[in-house]
Amino acid sequence: MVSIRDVASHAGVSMGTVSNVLNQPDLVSSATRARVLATIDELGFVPNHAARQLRRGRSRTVGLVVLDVANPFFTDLAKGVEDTIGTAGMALIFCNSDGDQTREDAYLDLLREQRVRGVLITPVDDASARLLRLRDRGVHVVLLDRRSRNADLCSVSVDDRLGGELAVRHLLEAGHRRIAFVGGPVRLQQVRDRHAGAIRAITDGGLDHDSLLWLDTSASTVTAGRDAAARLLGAPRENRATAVFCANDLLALGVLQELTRQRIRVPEDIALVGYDDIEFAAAAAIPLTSVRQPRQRLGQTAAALLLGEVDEAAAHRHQQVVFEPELVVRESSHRLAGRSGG
Amino acid sequence: MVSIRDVASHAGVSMGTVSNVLNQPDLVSSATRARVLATIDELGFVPNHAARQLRRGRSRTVGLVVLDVANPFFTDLAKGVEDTIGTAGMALIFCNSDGDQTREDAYLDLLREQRVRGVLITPVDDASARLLRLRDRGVHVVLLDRRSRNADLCSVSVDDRLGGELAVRHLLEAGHRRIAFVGGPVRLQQVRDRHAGAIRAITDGGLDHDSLLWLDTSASTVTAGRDAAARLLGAPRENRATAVFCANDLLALGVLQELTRQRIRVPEDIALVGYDDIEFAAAAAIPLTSVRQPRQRLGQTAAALLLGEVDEAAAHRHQQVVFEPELVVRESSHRLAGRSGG
DNA sequence: AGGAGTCCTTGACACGATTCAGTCGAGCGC
DNA sequence: GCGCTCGACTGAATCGTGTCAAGGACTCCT
Repeated sequence: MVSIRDVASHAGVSMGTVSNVLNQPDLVSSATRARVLATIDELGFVPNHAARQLRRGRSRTVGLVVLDVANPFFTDLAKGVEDTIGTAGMALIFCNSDGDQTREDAYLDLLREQRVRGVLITPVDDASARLLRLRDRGVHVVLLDRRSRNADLCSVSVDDRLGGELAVRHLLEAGHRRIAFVGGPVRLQQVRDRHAGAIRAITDGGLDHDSLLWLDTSASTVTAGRDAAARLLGAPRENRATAVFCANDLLALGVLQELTRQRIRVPEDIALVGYDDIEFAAAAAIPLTSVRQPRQRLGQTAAALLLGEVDEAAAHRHQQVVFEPELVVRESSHRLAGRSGG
Repeated sequence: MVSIRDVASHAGVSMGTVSNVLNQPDLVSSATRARVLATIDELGFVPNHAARQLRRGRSRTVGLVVLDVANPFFTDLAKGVEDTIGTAGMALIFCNSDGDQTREDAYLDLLREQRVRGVLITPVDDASARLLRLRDRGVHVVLLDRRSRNADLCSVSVDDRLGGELAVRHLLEAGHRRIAFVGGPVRLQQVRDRHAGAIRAITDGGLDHDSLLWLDTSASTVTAGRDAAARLLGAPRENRATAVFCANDLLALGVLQELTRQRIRVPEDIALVGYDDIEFAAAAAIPLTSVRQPRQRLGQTAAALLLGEVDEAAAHRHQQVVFEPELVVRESSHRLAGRSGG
């Protein structure tokens, strides 16, 4: 493996000069610079990142840990992060915890070993203590799609409670009185907040808590959605919910699939609202009403916050940025002329 | 930042002993080992990956470069890779070229700087020369979803030509005679192969090449699909294709959206076939006929091939693994009783 | 001519972990 | 008691780069 020493001897200069050509070209005369660059090209020299980072002490790398790579919400968010991080000349390590605490821990260890400058994370658990410890050890942490409780971390989130409220209020206005909430696992803050919003809409509407049935799911995936729908349809028809609000669009698409398979019409028999407004929501069998989040901006903002924190260092004050969600109404929840109020 | 030296002095042993505790615990007496481990925990020591790798010379990291993170095909594939790589105790750096040669180059440089053991890549261009050079410099390369031409690299792919053939033969059997192929950019091998398969089906069916109209797209995304559909509908109705075969499902979903928006019925007015059979294909407005690829197995196999190459080192013989695609027929291409043969 | 200033270049050290030859002491057989 | 082996540990060299004080060559000015 060719090193800076080989380049130096081959080009007839010292190692320091080669290093300067790479890092501070202005300090080197143009003739020398050209000769060194030619040698680098000829030998196929690529600087050793490990040595470089060891010497510099800190890396120009940032970690991103998401709950599910297969969820378009997170890939869109990742694109936003990547744009901002890349523009700043930093590199991104993209990690997928898959909602598993063990994997999250493993990746956080990996990122610490890599001495990343910062971590953008949607944590599996509300593990602020662990994240605080990470921060105390010099790793800047920004919470993504999760609000920091006590303002000791930067966070970028969307008002999930409001989102849940918008969704369920919309269903109430369409005349629904028995509504099911499909979401899980419960340990996810997002799920709990969206549920809390749904409850608020329910009680504001003068109904009892019990009018909202929570169908817990093991994950936020299409498959889990199908399972939940099957459970929903297990109930006798007269008690069955007439509307379903899902904590994300993957679940909603799964629910839609199972309902269709069992010949339940949407929205005639059961209305459906999702969350995230991923690209596929509009393209679904029945175009999906959903709560839209500014995904890419979320990622960009979080990355910008992290970069700010990295630069300002000491004088930094943590910020909580909260975006507002927006209800996008489509066919899956259309109000029907014939529906009675109960 | 706490280093191995701090741990050593704090625990009253030498640096070498601390290192042995971490890497060869058997060489250390259990009493010393316990004391060192306690100190590590107390000080919150995490080994510096850069120093470690600098010393060891080679990393335990593998790079994965895909064309589009937002495409579920690639995230499913990535999951397969991650499983296999993770099980082998290696780490994965996940990179998204976004179909952009410049970004791909930048990421390959990054990976070389990181001294990764190998790279799994779906290249933007048919850049075998550049990849060969990468391999010659000690980086193992496995082509993903792309067949190696001259057997000088391992590759894992699906028979795209067969896939294209299956799709178009199916449409021919349903009575279609004017078929459009939507796909792009042309530089992608996958697109060209699927098109070639389509052409083969066309000519085997006794039709002329010209019966297949190629609508080129700038990317393989939902948006690009919408644009292509708009162009398709620009043609006068009597010459217009009665069926569309898309080079991937995102394009097909885009086409479907635009057709629906313009009140063209699928499959009555225009039949539609996609490619990849992503999870959302079955959940589409009109469930999508698609060519299924074993995505996760593709990733697992490629990762296993790479691991094999890394281990065997010299005595390795490159392999070309080719999976067979499978046509999944759904509503979007159902044969209609009333359709005439031309 | 000599001093000051500018522009390039050099050479040695440091970063943190691994590795290996070598030290030390204990245990063993004779 | 001597020599030997063995296990446990030490200490220094090393990986490839960045940094910086110091030095060399050259020009300009008085």
